[in-house]
Order: sequence, then structure tokens, then C-alpha cells
Amino acid sequence: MADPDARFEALLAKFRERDHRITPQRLALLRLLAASEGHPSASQIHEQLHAQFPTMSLATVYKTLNLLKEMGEILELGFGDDDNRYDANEPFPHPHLICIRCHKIIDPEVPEYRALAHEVAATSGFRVVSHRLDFYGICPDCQRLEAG
Amino acid sequence: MADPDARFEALLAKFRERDHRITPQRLALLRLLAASEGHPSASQIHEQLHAQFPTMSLATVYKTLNLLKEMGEILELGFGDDDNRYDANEPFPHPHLICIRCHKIIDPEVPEYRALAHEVAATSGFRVVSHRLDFYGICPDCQRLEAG
DNA sequence: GTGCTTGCAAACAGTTTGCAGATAG
DNA sequence: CTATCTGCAAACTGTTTGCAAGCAC
Repeated sequence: MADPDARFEALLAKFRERDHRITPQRLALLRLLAASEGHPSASQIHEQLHAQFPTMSLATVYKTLNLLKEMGEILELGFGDDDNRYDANEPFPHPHLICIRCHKIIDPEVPEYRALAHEVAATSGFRVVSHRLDFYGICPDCQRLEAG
Repeated sequence: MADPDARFEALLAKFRERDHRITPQRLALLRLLAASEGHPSASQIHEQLHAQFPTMSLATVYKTLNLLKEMGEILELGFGDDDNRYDANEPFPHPHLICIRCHKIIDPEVPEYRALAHEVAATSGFRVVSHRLDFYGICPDCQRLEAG
């Protein structure tokens, strides 16, 4: 995706814009999110930040993530069983491909998926405002391990 | 969907087949699931059964639902925030249309959705085994209430 | 200085589990 | 009779909240 530094600056600008205070904890969290390629969970984020800030609490991670969610700057992926995952690089609904073995999440290219939402709206009378398109399977790496 | 009685008999047959005991509580639960048009939650199921069985506990509802899930006879829809919903009529992944106002869930006709899974599998190298296609919006009834 | 933010601990909600007594087969 | 099932209550997990102390501005 785009330049991590640019994304970090954009997130920071949004914080200032809305008069949210810039604390060292928040700076570190924004930097981490902007740089992350994957879809980290709250506790994974907490774990990493705890290395830099030994007093960093999970509650602060959640509070900041919720702030970002309200601001529309991150996408929260909730799962029934597993913990939530966060995507700060594409904070709008898009398809996901989830490995049921290693829990890796990737963003596949599915150009036609937008057409589906339109069709569903047209035939059902719903005003569709969001969606969730998740495909579950076994990623190439885990297939290799199984075969080996 | 199909005949509720037929579905009830089919579920019952599966129970016998696997040597699971047929208790009055389970009978009532199977009957309710087979007859339900919607996507009830565990506590909605419990509420209804409690009328017939004043001692019926939520734990028993969950235990029986989990049994059915293992047997592949119901589809469990987990949501991060709201409670799980269960569908015993189409126990395989299929698209859902969820009203964010009244929490109604319906099964839209989306004939092309299967093609998506194939394409995702082909371009990503994943072996896709399941999926979750949910569209969130406002149902015609709730749109009418808003407009009124 | 003001009041937002932090971090701890307790609360929360839905689901699961342990166990003693009840019951289907 | 015996193993499974029930129902209560307690445990569990991820997330949220209340509050006193700390810090950004």
C-alpha cells in the first residue's frame, strides 16, 4: 500500500484537526498502524508497544483504536471467536481472505465485488450501506506444510 | 424454504443416527428451529422454549446448538458485538442481508456469488473452504419509518 | 491551570464448562 | 442400570468503563 510515513502524517493531521491530544502512546500507536502491512489485533499492538512503553495498557490501545474507528480512519474486523483485527491502510469495507490455519489475513483483488452490493440492493429494496466479504481457506504456505 | 415438518424429521433422524438422546428439550428445540423462518439467537430460542419448559436453561440451548453445529445441520452467524444467530434451514454459507436498524436478517438471491469464491481462489492460491458474504443496510420497513 | 488521557481494576456480555442430580435407552 | 443430558452457577475471553493520578496544551 501507500507510503507508511505519509499515512502516519495523515493520521496525525486528523488527530490535530479534531483537537485530540498527541501523547507519546498515541504517536507510537499511529506509527505502528501506519507501518503495519498486516491486520494486527489489539493485543498484538499492545504487545509491541509495551516494549517501548512498559506502562502502556491494553485499555489505552482500545481507547485509541475506538477513537480512530469513530474518525473513520481504521476498519475493525470482528470475529465471533477470535479477537478483532484492525486495518488502518484501507479503512473502508473490502474483501478479505483469511487463513484458517495460521490466521493470516490478506486483501485479495476482487474487482467485481462492488457490483454485488448494487444488485443486492436493487433486488431486495434494502439501502445497502456496508458489507463484509470474507473468504476462509488455507493459504499457499499452509497448504505446503500440509502436503510436506 | 422447505416443509418445516420434513426438516424436523430430518434433524430428528440425524440425532438418532448419531445415537444422541432424544429429550423433550431437544425435541422442542428441533421443532422450533425447523419451523423458524428467521435467524433466531440463542436467547430468543431460550425465551420461546422457556414458555413450554419453565426449567429450560440457556446452557442446554447452547449445548444443543453446538451439537447441531458439529453435525453440520445449522449455520452459526457470529457478530462481534451482537449475539450469534442460527440458521437451521440452509446450513451452508450463503449471503445475508442484515438490517442495521431492526436487526432483521434475510437471505437475498445472489446467483453470481459462487463465481467470486472461485476467482479469489484462482488469483490468490488459497484453497477456499468457506466464506461470509454479509450486506448491511436499512430494510424497506425501516426506510419507511425514517421517511414517515 | 484545565480538562483530556492514562492505566489500573472492576464491570460487562455472550458463551462455555464443571458438576450433581435426573432421565433416556 | 449406565451413560448421557440437564440446569445451575461459576469460569472464561475480549472489550469497555469508572476513577484517581498524570500530562498536553
